[in-house]
Amino acid sequence: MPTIKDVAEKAGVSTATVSHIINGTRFVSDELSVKVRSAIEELGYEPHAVARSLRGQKTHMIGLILPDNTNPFFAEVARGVEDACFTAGYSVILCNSDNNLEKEVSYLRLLENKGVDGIAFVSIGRDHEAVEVLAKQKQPHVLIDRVIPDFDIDSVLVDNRGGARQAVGTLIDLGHRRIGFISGPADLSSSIERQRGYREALEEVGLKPEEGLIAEGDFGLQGGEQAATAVLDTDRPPTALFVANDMMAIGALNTARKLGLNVPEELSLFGFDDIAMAACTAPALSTVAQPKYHIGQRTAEILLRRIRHPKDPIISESLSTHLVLRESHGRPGGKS
Amino acid sequence: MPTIKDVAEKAGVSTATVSHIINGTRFVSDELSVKVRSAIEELGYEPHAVARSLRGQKTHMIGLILPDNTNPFFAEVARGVEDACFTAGYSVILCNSDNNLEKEVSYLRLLENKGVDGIAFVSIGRDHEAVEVLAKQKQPHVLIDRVIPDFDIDSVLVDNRGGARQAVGTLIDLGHRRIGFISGPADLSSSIERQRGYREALEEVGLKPEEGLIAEGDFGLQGGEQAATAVLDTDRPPTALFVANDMMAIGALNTARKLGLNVPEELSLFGFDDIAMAACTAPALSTVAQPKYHIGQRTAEILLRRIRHPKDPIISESLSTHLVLRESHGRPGGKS
DNA sequence: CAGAAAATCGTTTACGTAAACGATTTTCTG
DNA sequence: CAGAAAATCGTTTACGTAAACGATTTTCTG
Repeated sequence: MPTIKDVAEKAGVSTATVSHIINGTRFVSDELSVKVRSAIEELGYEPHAVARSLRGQKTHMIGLILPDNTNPFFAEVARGVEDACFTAGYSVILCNSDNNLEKEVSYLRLLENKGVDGIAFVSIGRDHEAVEVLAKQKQPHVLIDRVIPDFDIDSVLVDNRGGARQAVGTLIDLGHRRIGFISGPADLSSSIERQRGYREALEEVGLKPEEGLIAEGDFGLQGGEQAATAVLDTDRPPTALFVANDMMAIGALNTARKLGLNVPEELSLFGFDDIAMAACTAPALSTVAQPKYHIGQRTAEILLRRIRHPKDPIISESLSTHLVLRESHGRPGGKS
Repeated sequence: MPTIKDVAEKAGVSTATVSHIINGTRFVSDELSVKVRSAIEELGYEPHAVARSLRGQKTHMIGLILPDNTNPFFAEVARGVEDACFTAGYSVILCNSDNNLEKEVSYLRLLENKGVDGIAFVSIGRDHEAVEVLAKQKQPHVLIDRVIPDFDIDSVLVDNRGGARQAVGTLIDLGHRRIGFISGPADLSSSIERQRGYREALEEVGLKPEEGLIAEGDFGLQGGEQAATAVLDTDRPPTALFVANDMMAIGALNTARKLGLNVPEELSLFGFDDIAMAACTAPALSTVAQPKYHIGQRTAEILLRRIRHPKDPIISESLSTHLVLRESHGRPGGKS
């Protein structure tokens, strides 16, 4: 690999002149410019990124910490982050935390140490320790899809409550009155917000959420199957079920099949997320679509802006969801 | 951030001594060791990774180039790479090439320029240009799941041919004689190998692949639906269909439903990959499972070994598949 | 045309670390 | 106990770049 020195020698100038030509940081006569440019060309010179990082104290890299890049939701978010970073000339270091606090903290440290210019992350966030580590770091952070109470930090959120209200509202408009709910883990803010949306939609039309129609899952397929069994395998099952994410909704679909409940004739089903799988089930799943890719994209944009403008006011951006109406919902009793 | 200088000053020693204690590169008396260690502790000093990279000419980072991290197969591979790298103290830069040659080449250059210690990638690989860029780079590469003819490079492959033979063999053993095939893009080596496995399995028992029962898709859902229509919507559809990946197999499932063909009674269906979605369809998809995570893991291990031992002989590792027998296959005519 | 101002570019240092090189002190050998 | 060997650790340089600082040459001004 040729260095700036080789270029300078070949062109018969100083390294400063080469550097200034590359970075456009001061005027250089046409004569030398031409010489230097052709020397660069001939040698195939490219500035050494590591040396630049050391000198400039910025690496043009960001860290992305996710629970699991295998989860379709996070995969899509990661894609949005990566695309936006590529466009802006930044690289992305991929980190899986497995919802493990220690791993998250260890990655936060590692990334700081690697000198990344910023960190985007989906935090475990329940614990104080991570927040303390965060508070000590001086590079910018953007929090994705989660809230850390009492902590000032840029964040990109989704209107989970509004999305849930829309879905449940749609079911109500179709004539459903007994609408069950399968929630996610009770300690995740997204989970809590979706439950709030469910309750508000019911209360808005004077309905009371019945506790017997509500169960908690773990956002996983089997958790969905089990929770759905608890709600559906009773004397008087609900006519509709709103499930806090698609994976669990697919589980509920399996449970309904096992119980001999036809979807949507005997049971309307709504999911949340709009993962690719939702379009492939039979019947195809109606759901609340999250702007997954867009979440990632905006996260990166906000992070990169924060890197340039550390003093700007904190941003908390909320993105809206939209309904994707497929085949798993209808009027109660299957009437049309 | 404290530097090695701050530590040296606080401990009253030279930076060399601090460096040697940290790296264990020469003997230091207990007296100074203790002083230095406590100075490190007090200051919360950690060596600056960028400076280390510049000095040591290695970054402890590797690049991972994939067509799309959103694709469940690649997501799982990426996860395997990331886990193995984390364990070994390496970071992973995520790069999506979108099956775009220019983007792949640009990422190869970028990564070299960033000084990554190695690159793992799923290559587009048809073109000569990428290979030339590769050949010029001096850091190690490992190729995932693809073959570049006439190019010596470490690679991790899957026994696509064997997997296909197993699946088709199973269908033959069940009594099927008219077995259709939906292939992937004809220019991908994995696609070609699966087709070879299909043909070989048939020929082994004296059957001839009928061209009318073979169609080409694009590894996507809709491509699968269309190809399946071509094969199934005829006077005499096959009793079984082997599809070169799960996404297309799910498409084929949709097509079968549209055509009123019951799976598995009237049509047996086998996919390839074993993506998560395969377990969620109705009926659940029987398929050839790829060791996706393991592919990633082995890729990282081979790459990291290559980084340590540049002169070792080239490795080409082939991983075996295994059948996952679910609900989408049975005897022809639905007999049991 | 002398002195100031402008134009142009080179010399040197710093980013933070690792390690070659070398210096000093202590211990050993006969 | 003198000289050599061993033990211990410090000084300095290099990794490759960006930019502060400064030097030199050219142009302008009155």
